[in-house]
Amino acid sequence: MSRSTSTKSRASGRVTLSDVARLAGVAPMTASRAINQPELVSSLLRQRVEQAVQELGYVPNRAARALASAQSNVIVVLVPSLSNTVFTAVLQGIQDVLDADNYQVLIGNTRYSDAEEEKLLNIYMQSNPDGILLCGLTHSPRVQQMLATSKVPVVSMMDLSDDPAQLCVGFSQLDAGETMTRYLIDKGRRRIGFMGAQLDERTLKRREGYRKAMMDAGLADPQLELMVPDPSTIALGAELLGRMLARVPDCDAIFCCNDDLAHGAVYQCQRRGIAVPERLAICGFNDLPASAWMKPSLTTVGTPRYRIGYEAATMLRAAIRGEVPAQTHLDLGFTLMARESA
Amino acid sequence: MSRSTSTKSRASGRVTLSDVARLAGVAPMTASRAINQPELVSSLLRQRVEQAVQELGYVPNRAARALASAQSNVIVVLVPSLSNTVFTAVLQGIQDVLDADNYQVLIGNTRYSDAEEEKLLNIYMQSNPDGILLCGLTHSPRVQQMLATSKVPVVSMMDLSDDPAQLCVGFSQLDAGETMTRYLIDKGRRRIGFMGAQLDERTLKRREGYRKAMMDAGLADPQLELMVPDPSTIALGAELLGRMLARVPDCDAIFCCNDDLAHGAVYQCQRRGIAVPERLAICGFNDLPASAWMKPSLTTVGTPRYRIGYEAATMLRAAIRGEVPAQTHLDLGFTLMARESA
DNA sequence: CTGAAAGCGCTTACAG
DNA sequence: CTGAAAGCGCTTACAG
Repeated sequence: MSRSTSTKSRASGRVTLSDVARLAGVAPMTASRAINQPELVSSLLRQRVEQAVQELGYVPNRAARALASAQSNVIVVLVPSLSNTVFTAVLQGIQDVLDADNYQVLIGNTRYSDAEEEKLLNIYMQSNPDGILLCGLTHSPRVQQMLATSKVPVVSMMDLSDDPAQLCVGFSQLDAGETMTRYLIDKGRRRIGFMGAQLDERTLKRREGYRKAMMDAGLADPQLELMVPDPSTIALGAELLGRMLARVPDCDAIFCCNDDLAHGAVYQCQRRGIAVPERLAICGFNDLPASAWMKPSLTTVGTPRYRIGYEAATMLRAAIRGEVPAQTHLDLGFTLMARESA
Repeated sequence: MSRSTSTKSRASGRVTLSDVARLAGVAPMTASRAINQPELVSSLLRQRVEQAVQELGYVPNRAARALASAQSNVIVVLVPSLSNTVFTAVLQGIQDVLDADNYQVLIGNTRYSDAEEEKLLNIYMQSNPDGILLCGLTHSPRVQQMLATSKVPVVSMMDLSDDPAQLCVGFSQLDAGETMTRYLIDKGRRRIGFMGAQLDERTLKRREGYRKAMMDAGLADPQLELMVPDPSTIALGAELLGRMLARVPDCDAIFCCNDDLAHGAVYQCQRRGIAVPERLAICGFNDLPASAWMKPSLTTVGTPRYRIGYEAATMLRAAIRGEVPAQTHLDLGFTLMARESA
C-alpha cells in the first residue's frame, strides 16, 4: 500500500482544495469561495470550480475548516437515555432544526449519570462546539465550571430554571406533578401512592408536586411514596405495584412517575384481577403511544417533547448567532390526558 | 469583546499545547507526548506537563489533531430511526464498545430514506471517518460508490449478506419470517395474513420468508398480504387489523412485521371483542418489552439487537486496526417467543 | 472579483 | 528521552 510517489509527503492521498483549484485554474482561495460563498465569485470561475469538484470527487475536510476558521459547526446534545422515547423525540426536534443548517450534532448518552455527563462533556469539548443542549437544570460542579469557562452558549431542556439568565425550554415538572395529583384527589381518591424510579431530577420534581398537593389536602403519608433508583421499565412497574399494595393495602390510586411504570402496573393489575380504575386508579406521565390504546387506556400527562427539542435548538441557534433572545425561558406547558385508568 | 492584545493574531484565545509546553518548560512535542504517549516521557517532565495541563485547564483541539494525524477517530453510524427501540438498542451496543476507545460516534438518522442516507453520508464523509456502521444491505448506487472510493471500513448490521466479502452482523430476516409463519401453520392456522408497514428492507425480507412458508404449505393467497408504506405505529396496527378483517373475513391469524403493529392489532381486538388467539392469532416481531407483559402476552420473534451493535462495533474496530476478521459474516440468530397471542 | 501570504493547533518524521 | 522543522488542508486578513 505504498504511495505511488517516493516523496516524504504526509499527504493523505485525498483530493484537496488545492487539487480542485489547480484543475480549475484558480487560486485555492477562489476555489474556497466558489464552494462556500458562491455569490462572491464570477459565474465563469464558479462553474469551472464546480466542474473540478465534480470531476475529482472533492470532499471538504471538516477538520481543516474547523481549525482555520475556529468554528466547528458542532452542536453537542447530552441526553440521559436513548431507550426512553421521550428523549428520542427531543432529538428528532433538534435534528429537524439543525440538520438543515450544516451543523453536526454530537449526541451523547449520559445514562442518567452525572459522572458520565462530565466525562462526555469533557470529550466533546475537544470538538470546540458552537453550542450545547443539555437536559435538566442541575449538573455537577465541574460540568458547571466547564460550561462557564468555555463561554459556549447552552440551552437547558425539559424544565424551567429559577435563574432568569439561564436559557431553557420545557415546562414545570413540579406543576405537572401537582396537577395530576390534584386530579386524583378531585376524583375522590384519598390514599394516593407515588411510584418513582431512576430518581432523576424530573422524577423528584414531579414528586415535589405530588407532595405539595397531598400536603394541601391533608393526605400526606410517607408510606405512600415508593422510590427506587433502578431504571424505569414495564417489569419494574409490575413489581412495584405488588410492593405498594403489600405496604399500603388500602391504597386507592397510584401516580407513576412515567408511563413505563404505569403500563407495568396496569398489566400487573390485569394479572391479579384488580379492577382499574374501580379498585385502583393508575396514572402515568408522558403519554407514550401505547397509553391511548391499551385497555384500560391510561390517564397521563402529555408533554411537548418534540417541541422542546425543536424550540431549544432554535433558541440555541439564535444565541450562537449572537441574537438577543426574546425570552430566556420558554414554557411549553403540559396537558392532562384524562382517560379510563384514573 | 476585543482581545486584550492588539496583535493581528487569529488566535482563538483558547489554551493551546504551546501554552502548556511553555509553562512546563518543555517543547510542544514533549507536551504532546506526555499527554498522548506518557510512557515515552520521563516521569519528571510528564509530571510538569500534567500540572501545567491542570493549571491552565488545557483542552486538546480535536480538529488540529485530526488534521495533523490524518486520523479522525470518528465513527459514523447510520440508523433508519431513533424512535424505534430496536435501533436505540443497537446504538447502545455500539457505544458500549466504542465510547471506551476515544472514538467519537456520529449518529445519523436516515428516516428510512435512501436519499437522506446519501445526504447524511455525504456530510459525514467530510469528517473523514475511520469506519462506518450501516443498517441493511441495500443502498443507493451513489452511497455504494462513496463507500467504495473512500476505502473506509464498513460493517453492515441487521441482516446477512450474500456477498462473502461484505462485513456484516445480524441474522437472517428471511429465515425468521419463515420460522414464524411455519409456527402458525403448525398450530393449525390456514388463513394467515401478513401485515407490513414502512416497507423497509427487513420487512420485505420477512415477507419473503412468510411467502416461502405459505407457498410450501399450499396456503399462499395475495389477498392475505396487507402492505402500506407508512411508519409502523400502534395506531396503524389497529387500523390495519380492521382493513385485514374487512378484506379477508375468514382470516384466522396475522403475522405483523413488527411488535408495534401487533400491539395495535391486539388492542383493536380487545376493543372489538375479538378473542385472541381463539378467533384470531396475532404475532409480532422483535419482542419489545411490552410484549411479554400485555394481556394476552404477544407471540413474537426475539432479536439480538444490542448484541448486533456490540459485535458490529467490535468487528469494525478490528477492521480499522487492519486485523483480518476471523469471519466476515456473524450470524447472531433469533428466537421464537411462543406466548399467549398465537 | 481574485489571489499571495500567513496561520489555525496539532503530529509526523527526523535528528540528536 | 527530547526537540526543531515542516506540514496537515483549510480560511482569515489583507492587498490589489
